[in-house]
Amino acid sequence: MPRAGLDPAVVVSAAAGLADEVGLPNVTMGLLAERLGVRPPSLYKHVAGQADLVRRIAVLALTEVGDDLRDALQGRAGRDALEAAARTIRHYVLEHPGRYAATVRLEPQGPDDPMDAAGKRVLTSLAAVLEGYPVDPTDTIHALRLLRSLTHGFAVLEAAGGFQLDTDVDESFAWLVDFVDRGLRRTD
Amino acid sequence: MPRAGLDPAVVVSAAAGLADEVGLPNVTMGLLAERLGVRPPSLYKHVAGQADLVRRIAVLALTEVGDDLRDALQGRAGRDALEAAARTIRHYVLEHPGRYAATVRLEPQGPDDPMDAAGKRVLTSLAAVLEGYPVDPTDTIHALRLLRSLTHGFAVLEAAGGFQLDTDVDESFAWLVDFVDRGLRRTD
DNA sequence: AGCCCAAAGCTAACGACGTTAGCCAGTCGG
DNA sequence: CCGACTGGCTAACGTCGTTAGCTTTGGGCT
Repeated sequence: MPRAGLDPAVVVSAAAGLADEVGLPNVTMGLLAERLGVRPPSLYKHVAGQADLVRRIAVLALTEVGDDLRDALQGRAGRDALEAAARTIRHYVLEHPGRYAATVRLEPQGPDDPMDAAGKRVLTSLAAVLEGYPVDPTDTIHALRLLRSLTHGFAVLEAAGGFQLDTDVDESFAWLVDFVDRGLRRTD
Repeated sequence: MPRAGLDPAVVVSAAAGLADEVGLPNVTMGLLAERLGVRPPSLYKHVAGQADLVRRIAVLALTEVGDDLRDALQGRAGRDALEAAARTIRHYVLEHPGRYAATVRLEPQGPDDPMDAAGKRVLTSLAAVLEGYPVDPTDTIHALRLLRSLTHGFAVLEAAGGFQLDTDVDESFAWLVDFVDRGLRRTD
């Protein structure tokens, strides 16, 4: 029996790809094993179980989104940055629905949770977007929650097909960005 | 063997309660049967299976939210209505996380889908909120998507414990309502 | 070069769960 | 009072996640 040369990273990466293809709930240990040319029990040499697997996919997704955001925000500020950030997140969710679905779950558990770190990086990027607006420091946390709620809600609804098709979603997206931009620009 | 007096409504109601208690993913046919004093196969006399069950829970949830919204919006308009609607949805999700989780799933399927009807009632209420604002008719759809995305995203993040505890979530909620209210009031 | 043992794969098996088939009793209309 | 429909049951199967325990590989140390 030849070695397959697996390690946690390879397994998680394959699982993430599979999740995007068939949907997170359909990522079964058997299917993943088959994809990797291995028998299901062998996977347990690399991940602790299905829960652990999903958690690792979530970390991967948050890390990737964080990277994408960092790239997208380079040299941008204000409305430009807001639009870029929103577009980046929306694009990622549409492109990687399975990965993103893994992040919609679990409360942070341990104190030194690797998911926390990845999540914080995303938050940092969103906070950077707010730098370009006259937001009172005490309101920053609220504005951050606005951005998170809105991007998350929009992405989930679009990915789940929750919007009727009558009107273009792109148009709504642009409208929403504009709405937030205007609201954040006001100083009173 | 005495009759248990079940019917679809009783089964779905019990399942919804169970979902709120133990979380939707943990609503197993066995657990639900036990709760109803019955053996698992008996449930299939009333619902077609687990997928059907979740779908019916979703319809129940949308119907209840629709009712709550209708009540909450009685005699209110403008900012008052907006705040009432947002509070109603937020309250429902916190009170019935399992039921709400059932609605976060897939695209309407059949043409005469009972879920569509229930969903439309909710949308109608949200549209009524917008009546009190100077929103251009062509922008109504966008504003509706704003409300849906924001309420949904906020509710999910709060229910999932996605917000850090440093700052009060109630405060952020009030800030968000205010933000949307101001944005919708402007006419240009 | 050759040994050795940790790691990585395997088979077998178990328990939980959803679901189907088929049987039997309780109830209700005629 | 009878019969048939209905709602409950037991038995059984397939899938899935997971554990136990065996085998083999291959890298590192002598």
